[in-house]
Amino acid sequence: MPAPLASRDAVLDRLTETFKACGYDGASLADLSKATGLGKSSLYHHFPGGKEEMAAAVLDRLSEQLGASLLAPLAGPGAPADRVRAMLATVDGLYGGGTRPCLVGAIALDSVAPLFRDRLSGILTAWVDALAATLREAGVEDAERRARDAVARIQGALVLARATGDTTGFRETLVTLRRELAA
Amino acid sequence: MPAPLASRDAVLDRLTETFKACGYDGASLADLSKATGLGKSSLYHHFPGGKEEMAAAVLDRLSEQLGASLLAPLAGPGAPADRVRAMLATVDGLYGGGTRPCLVGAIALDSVAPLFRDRLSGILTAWVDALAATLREAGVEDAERRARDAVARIQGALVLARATGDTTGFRETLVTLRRELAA
DNA sequence: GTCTATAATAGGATAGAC
DNA sequence: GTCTATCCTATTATAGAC
Repeated sequence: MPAPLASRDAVLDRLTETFKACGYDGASLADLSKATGLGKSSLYHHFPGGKEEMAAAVLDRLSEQLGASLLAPLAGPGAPADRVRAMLATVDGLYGGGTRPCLVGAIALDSVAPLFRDRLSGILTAWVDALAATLREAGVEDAERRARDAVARIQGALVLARATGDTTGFRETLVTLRRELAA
Repeated sequence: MPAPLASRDAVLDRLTETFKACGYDGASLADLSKATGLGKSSLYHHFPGGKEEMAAAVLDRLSEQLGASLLAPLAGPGAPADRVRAMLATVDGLYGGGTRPCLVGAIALDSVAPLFRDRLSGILTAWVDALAATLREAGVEDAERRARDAVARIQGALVLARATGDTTGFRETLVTLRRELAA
């Protein structure tokens, strides 16, 4: 049964976009309904827990996707520096060069952050840990701290891009990280 | 008439706290009413434009406050390295060592970001520009880029602190910036 | 300037037909 | 699985007394 899975994936794509653009509080069921093309009742059929379950599903899928697109390559074969470069290139694509908001950030700064703390924390710490392991393998000092710093820089650059409408800082950040981490 | 001014300031303090904790979309008039101790009608008396005017007023005041507490000292007398250190110490206090959310970030990642873009952008670019000027004065290379990077790191560290509940990264960030910028 | 009361609307959620 | 119709509450906002 590939059809229902693909369909659910398509629905989650649209939900993700809406939560990214509006945050959790800012995304109404009407917004989510319009974005998916499904009526409110259909959304409740797929997500009986309502908006909260939708956001949870979206975060859980994001966690899997990042595991495959960011973390696995970081752990995979190849020289550590190359893997870090690949991760940064993936980040560039994921965030559209700074034009696309970060779902984790959007939810983290919303009133419901406590509700999703485990998921948010899980995604970010998995990212930090995977990067730290690669840096350690490359013989970098203070790998853990550098990894935390790198993820924070990316998140912060996205905040600035969103606030100012200028993606210069985001692109600079990726260049800087490539230079500092994959030297 | 010092009383009314002080009172308005107290009201803005409470509104600020609420917007910081809940974001714009997540802060209802009931929340804002409870936080200020004023009835909804009283809030509308002070801010006829409703929630939007409250947020605008809060951001405008923040802009002034940061001008006095962050930017003026950066431009003021003393050695550039000392001024950068003072700025970082102020940042540590403003964000409670990573425990307090950033208003600019909270609004920037909300659905109403476009509405407040000029104000958000103004606050962040003023900060970046003031820091860049000080770094340039200290003979730092790429002052503009380093300043943007520093502000992004602070913002990102706050996102991580909020998402994970762990302020380690924020405190590390301030130490790192002190080392890299005020050497 | 602040309050109580109230309007008008949007939000989340459900029932039941198809 | 999806829809229309509906319910109930929260939310924004206003009116008018004090």
